[in-house]
Amino acid sequence: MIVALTIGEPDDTVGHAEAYSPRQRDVLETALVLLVEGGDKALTTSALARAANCSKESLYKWFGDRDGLLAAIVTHQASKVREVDDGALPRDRASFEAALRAFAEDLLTVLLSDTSLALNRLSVGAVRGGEPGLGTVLLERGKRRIETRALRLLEAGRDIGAIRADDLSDAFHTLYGLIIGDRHIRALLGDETAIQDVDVAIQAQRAVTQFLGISA
Amino acid sequence: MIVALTIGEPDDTVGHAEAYSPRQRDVLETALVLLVEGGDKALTTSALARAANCSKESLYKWFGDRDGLLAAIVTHQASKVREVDDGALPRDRASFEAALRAFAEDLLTVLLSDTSLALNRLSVGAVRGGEPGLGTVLLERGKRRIETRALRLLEAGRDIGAIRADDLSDAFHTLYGLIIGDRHIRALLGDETAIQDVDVAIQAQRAVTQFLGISA
DNA sequence: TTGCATACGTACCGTACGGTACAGTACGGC
DNA sequence: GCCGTACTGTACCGTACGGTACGTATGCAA
Repeated sequence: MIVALTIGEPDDTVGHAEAYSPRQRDVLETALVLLVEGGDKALTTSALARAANCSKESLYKWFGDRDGLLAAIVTHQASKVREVDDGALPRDRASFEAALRAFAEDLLTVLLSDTSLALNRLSVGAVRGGEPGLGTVLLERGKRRIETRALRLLEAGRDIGAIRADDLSDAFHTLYGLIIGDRHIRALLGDETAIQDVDVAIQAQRAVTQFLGISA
Repeated sequence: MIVALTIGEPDDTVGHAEAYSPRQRDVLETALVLLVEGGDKALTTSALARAANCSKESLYKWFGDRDGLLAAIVTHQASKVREVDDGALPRDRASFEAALRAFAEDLLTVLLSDTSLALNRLSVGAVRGGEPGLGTVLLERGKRRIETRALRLLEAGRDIGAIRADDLSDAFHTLYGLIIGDRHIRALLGDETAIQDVDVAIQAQRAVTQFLGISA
């Protein structure tokens, strides 16, 4: 499989020098729509060409092959998730807790959004026994960013003494679990209630309280 | 998630008059192997017929169509799950904690097993925008079982005063999150480290300790 | 033996999709 | 006016897969 642009660089040197052209971004956006509403199988090259008013030849010219197209969709979506804020790391307990709450709400909102679910379904389905393929792209481009944001936050929390954490990775693992629980996998499997029956603010608050209870 | 708390020979499952014949179970087992090592795309009807030394015609006679075959694989795997009849619910704090630990270890072991991962990938990939399809089967046949086991356990723990839980569902959500964290989704996406870097016993112990710390 | 059922193996059909080729069109530079 | 470039739209090819049909072998019952 060919990953069209920017191989294995770590990663987000700003700029993304070779982002996609506006026209290409339009096409990728259309592809995302098809993916969300029809899943993997609905995203055929012909269907995309028709829906995006472009030719199949252009698709292959731009993205190489279908796998390249899928990878492009993932990286494109990830590129939209700009590093949020992070200018100001929390300097006291209260702001740390607030930052945790904001993170938790973001995480819940993103992971349960239909686009995220569609992309995760796509990537998960693309994992064959041996080769990770798309999954790696999603992990690197999507999950890692979230994780580093959280880790920086947790580190700040430790530094100001708000939490006690010998291993930040463990702390992240705990925090993540408390926030998401089994909602993500249930949503991925098509359980609508996993998405509907969640009050993001309440859920986030609960998770943060529990987390601080453990780690304080 | 496919949950095989303990895997035994079939199939103490009551009801379900439509158990499969030994021959059919052989075929389903072969299908599972194909699925584990090659993913969705490797499981073609021709490949399965070849690998299982049966005819495609038999496949269609037994399972209807390909979707029926996939559903049969899922239900077959679920049928191997034997309800761990903890006939003996814990009656004191120590045995309750031990039961929680056993549950946590089972959950980790199962969710990160290659067969469970393969079936989850299959089911997740089969979810289209509207229709859950296989996902529902997996949720009903797999996840519900383990959830009820956990709920019974948690209820017992509450009754003996080991935990304080006004909402058992919330407690389960918390417990699940503490045990699994982000390992399941990472494993589903093909991150090998999510499986390799886990000491089940330690991880389970940690989760239980944290859980009791929150809920005690 | 005959008759019937089950299932194997193979050949086959229809279709849908990935990928390519090609003819035609818009546009910008010179 | 002319050329090169980039794109669209459509037609096409090869193939792989889901699903079907058929001929044959094996086993069983009367």
